[in-house]
Amino acid sequence: MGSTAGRRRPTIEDVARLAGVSKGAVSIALNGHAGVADATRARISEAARTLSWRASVHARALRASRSFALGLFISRPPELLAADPFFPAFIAGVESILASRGLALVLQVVDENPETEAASYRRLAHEGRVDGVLLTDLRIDDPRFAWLTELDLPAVAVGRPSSGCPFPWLDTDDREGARQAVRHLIALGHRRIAHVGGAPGYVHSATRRRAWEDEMQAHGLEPRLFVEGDFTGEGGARATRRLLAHGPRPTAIVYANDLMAISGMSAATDAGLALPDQLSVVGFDDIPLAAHVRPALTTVRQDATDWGRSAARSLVALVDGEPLPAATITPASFIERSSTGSAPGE
Amino acid sequence: MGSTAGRRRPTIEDVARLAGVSKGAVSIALNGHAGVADATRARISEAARTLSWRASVHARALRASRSFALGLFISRPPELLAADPFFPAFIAGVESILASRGLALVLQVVDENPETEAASYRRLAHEGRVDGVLLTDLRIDDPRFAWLTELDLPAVAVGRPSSGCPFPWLDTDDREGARQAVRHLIALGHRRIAHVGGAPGYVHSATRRRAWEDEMQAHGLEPRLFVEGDFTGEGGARATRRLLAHGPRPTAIVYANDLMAISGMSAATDAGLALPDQLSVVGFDDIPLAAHVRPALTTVRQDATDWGRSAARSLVALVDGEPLPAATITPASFIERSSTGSAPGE
DNA sequence: ATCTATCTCTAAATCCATTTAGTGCCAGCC
DNA sequence: GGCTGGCACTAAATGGATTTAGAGATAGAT
Repeated sequence: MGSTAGRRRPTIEDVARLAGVSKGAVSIALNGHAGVADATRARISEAARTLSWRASVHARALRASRSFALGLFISRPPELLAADPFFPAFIAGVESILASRGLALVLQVVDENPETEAASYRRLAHEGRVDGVLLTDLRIDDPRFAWLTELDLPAVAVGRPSSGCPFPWLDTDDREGARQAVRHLIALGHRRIAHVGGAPGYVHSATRRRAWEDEMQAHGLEPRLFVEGDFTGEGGARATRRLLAHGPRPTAIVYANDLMAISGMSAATDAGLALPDQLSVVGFDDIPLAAHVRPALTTVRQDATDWGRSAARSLVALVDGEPLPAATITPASFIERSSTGSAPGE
Repeated sequence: MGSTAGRRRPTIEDVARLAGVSKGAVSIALNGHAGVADATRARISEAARTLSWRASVHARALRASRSFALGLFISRPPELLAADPFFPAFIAGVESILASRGLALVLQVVDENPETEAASYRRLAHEGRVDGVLLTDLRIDDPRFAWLTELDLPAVAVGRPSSGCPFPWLDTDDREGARQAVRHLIALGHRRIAHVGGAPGYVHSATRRRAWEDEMQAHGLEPRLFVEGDFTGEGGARATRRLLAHGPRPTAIVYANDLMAISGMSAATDAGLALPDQLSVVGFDDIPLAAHVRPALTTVRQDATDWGRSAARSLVALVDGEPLPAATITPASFIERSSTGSAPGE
């Protein structure tokens, strides 16, 4: 092995020496500020390239009182995380923005204990690890709003907060897609359309439920067949069994996510129902498997990568004190596959 | 609104002033070094608590020439990421170790272009963002080994590298689980057992294929029915159609991951086969949906969270110059569900 | 020729915590 | 009493980059 001890990262001092100028000149030249002759600037650039020097983030951070890093907290039970395409796509979008600006993404996985969750935020803020954070998986009356305000840490919320959000937020328009799904079922002749909701307490659970309710009522139907779910496969199956147990049975079920929907299809099959002839099913998310199960799942797709980009852009602007960009979010889109069909005749 | 300008993070100077001592004393006291009277130490702790002071990572990093952060690079096409429970679980495990030591996890999503991938590593290393990195999704003749050696950045590889890996690695024992799956099929009377491989170039694709080959040969069977896959649903379906198109058809298929397996089951169903009577299917990963599709998928589970913990522990030790802990990895376990059954009579 | 303005660059201060060298002080010892 | 040792603490150096005040040189103006 060996080489570990030998090398030392070059400093701005080394570059200055090689270029025959002072440290200050190097800084000015490489940051594009005015005040160095073109020839000198070229010489400095060359020296920096030769040494493959890059300014230490920590020195810059110390000087600038900035971290050049943004934080993303994930607080979900592992199973939900594993089955949801949201985070990978979202993070990919966030990174595409951060990378181009030399910012890093600090990921923090916290358990759902509010005690330790608050402590995590506090630690990152007090240590100065991040300049701001992205808030996902918004909860109803989200306690994080208060914590972050208290900590004076800039944040951008992803979603439509239930109430009094002190931070800018990204209106991820998933209502229209969800309503379109219900409309689609109604057009197919369904009247008893049930909804299996997501885990309670989350804003997006409430939003999806509301979209179902609103669209039902808009067509003069009572949104009565509701069962609370939890976004897990087991929860989806259980909710489905409950809906199918007592009459009047629904002829269609709209689930708050695909995992519950696919598990629900299995539960319905187990109960002897033929899909989609006797029961239509709609999911939410469009996970990679949605198109590959049988029947292929009709669902609503959200462009999480796009959200990630927009959220990152907003947070960067917020941290830099620039005006927030007008976020243009790709709305959720309805995807018809084969798990939905005409309502069975009475 | 408003308070942003008002507050300033307290510094060690503030704590020192409040406690009536010098900065040095505060540092010594709060880092648990000997050299301050107990009474003074208590006074200092109290002052720090009052101001809710935490040492700035950047100042510490600058002084110590350490970042107190580790890096994780993800370079996968989004679809593969979204359908794989590996990363969420792995990251959760990593975090559980890092959190307790005050280390942060810097996530970097890079596209698969080797040019930009190398540049990403270079940037993080030169800027001093991280003290070391975790290498996942090992590739055959992984180019990252050379880059990181060149950059002098400590690393730990997760998996069993194909060759000349200059870094410590974690032997994630998935062979036994995979062989057990094949053995299970053979015990059920299957002889024509096919394998749909993962994306070529990855070490784990090769490992799983090898496990299938070895176990087949150990029972005097020719491992001939192989089709290369790509870990995607579409790829799994395509490979399955190919296997079922020409005789002699396999009576069982072992897939390199669950996504391909579930898509394969759909393809088989589409082709008119009854599962598991006419075709047995085994997956790999145990995604949350595996138990909830029909037939429920027989598969092999790996404890990615456990890997994450072990990998993080090893990397932390490596970075700290401590002896590497003996990694005791939970081996992959075979999970029998209903997608496998007795071989059909000839 | 002298003064001013401009340009190019340097020196030093700054960000904050840690560490090292060193200062006082008291106790214990011969 | 004077010397040594140890304890409790302080002052200053350090890490690496940015920024500010200012120096020196040159060109242009009067």
